[in-house]
Amino acid sequence: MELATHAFDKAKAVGLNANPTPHRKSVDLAPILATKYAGHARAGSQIVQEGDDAGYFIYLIQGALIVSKSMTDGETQVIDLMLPDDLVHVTASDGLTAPFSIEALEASSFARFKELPKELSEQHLHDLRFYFLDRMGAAQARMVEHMLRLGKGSAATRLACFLIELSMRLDAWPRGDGANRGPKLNQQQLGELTGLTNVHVCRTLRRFTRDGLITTDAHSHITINNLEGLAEIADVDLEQLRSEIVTRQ
Amino acid sequence: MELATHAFDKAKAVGLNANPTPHRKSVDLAPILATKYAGHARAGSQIVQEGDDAGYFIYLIQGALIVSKSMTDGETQVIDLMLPDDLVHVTASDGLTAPFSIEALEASSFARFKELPKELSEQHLHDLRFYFLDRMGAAQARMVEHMLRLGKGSAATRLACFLIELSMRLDAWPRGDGANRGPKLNQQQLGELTGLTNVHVCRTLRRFTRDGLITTDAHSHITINNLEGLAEIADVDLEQLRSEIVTRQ
DNA sequence: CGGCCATTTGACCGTTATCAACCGTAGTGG
DNA sequence: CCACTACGGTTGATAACGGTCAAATGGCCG
Repeated sequence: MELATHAFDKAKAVGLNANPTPHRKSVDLAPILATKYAGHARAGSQIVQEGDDAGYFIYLIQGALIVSKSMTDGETQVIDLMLPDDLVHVTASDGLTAPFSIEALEASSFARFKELPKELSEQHLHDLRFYFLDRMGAAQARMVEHMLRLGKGSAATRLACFLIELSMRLDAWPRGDGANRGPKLNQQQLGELTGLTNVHVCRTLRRFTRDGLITTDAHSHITINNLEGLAEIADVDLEQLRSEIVTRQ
Repeated sequence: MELATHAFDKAKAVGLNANPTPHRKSVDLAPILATKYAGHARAGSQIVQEGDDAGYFIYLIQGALIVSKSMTDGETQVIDLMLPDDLVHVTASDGLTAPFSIEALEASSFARFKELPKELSEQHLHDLRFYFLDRMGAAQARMVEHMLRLGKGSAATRLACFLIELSMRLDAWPRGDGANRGPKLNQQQLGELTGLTNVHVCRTLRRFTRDGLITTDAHSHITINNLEGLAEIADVDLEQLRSEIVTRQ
């Protein structure tokens, strides 16, 4: 799948952009970090392996990363989907070990570092620390949201929620010409992201289309037609979800 | 329920205490924070409500806290169980809003603060920042572990994992005379913590006892008899789990 | 003794996984 | 242009896991 960008035209109209004044300075990390700590990954390649030595941050500059964790039988659970500008602290309680794996969903570039660059001014460092806390808070909020759906949501709820969340995050993407349509996902991957089988993803998507909530064209490109209806199924308050998940105004 | 403390005698014997040298200075936060930012909560009282203004840390000094999030129909999912010395950053991506609720499972005392105390020395602040990252990493690791079981584990896996995890965390508790047996939990609460119904918790516990993995006395006090067997059902590597979840040596 | 609450057990049911078959599209090579 | 293949999507039949409902048991306390 792939999400149509105009899905949120209506959303904007009903006042979803109610957060015009960020309370803290917005920091553009990419130029600061990209040069010093740059890393690249091809689609499908493993960036972090569960159990590896870690204790660093990963800041995604471009592409999409999947954070996941596996049972011994190989069953793997997606923990989080990272999009550009997302930050994750790859560490467990010992400060050393990676408690999850990270894999590139598509060709990606990212920065990997243990501490903030030392040559920055004290004021800049101060701002940056708060910015980091915000970004880690965003990751935490996404994980918590995901956990709630995983535990208490039906298949339809989970899928609807995922579509809305992805749409919001892509919509909030400021850089460039707004051409960020997000990663291409087949139903198998959609299932991994929502904790369903590809078969059940298919069924559920079909029901959504039958009910007029979404449209899928030939290339499994999904367009959201009825955001409110989808939000009802997803059991989310759009404005609240937005404030929890999206940082950029 | 309530866990017997001697459950890990055997675990120690097989070398679970393999991490004798913490790589970073251990910091005892309680005395630093308790006086300035102290808060108290009775058993069952709400400390944070989902959607509240937040953006602060909560450091638990004594007691036990439940972090949870609810669907609109009232179904609530437990996100994390906090024990003394655990730290959580109560914030979403906007740095302002609480994306979850926190409730006291038993009478608890905690500290609530937005920033580190300014009067500390720069060196102390530096150590404390790393300590905070470790504790937040521990919380993250617990949540990730929980998410994996929630998504891919069976009822038995989830329960076994919870028992092991709780046992480990209580066992690692250093302060006082080792009398920390953890919170008293009935099967209803055990179900909330593992994402099961009380009925199914009952069935699963009964099976565990039939198989000799645990013993429950009259007051639903649980003793782990066969840690390895439980670990097999839980699908965990004990040593790895320990390094991910437990900070104290 | 009676009432209350947690635990236990049984019967039943719904959601979703699993297995399997089929179809449409795209790409490849003759 | 057509055969062949590969892959993703679609659909149906079946089974398992755990939830729901209901009732029985048992301990604890007034």
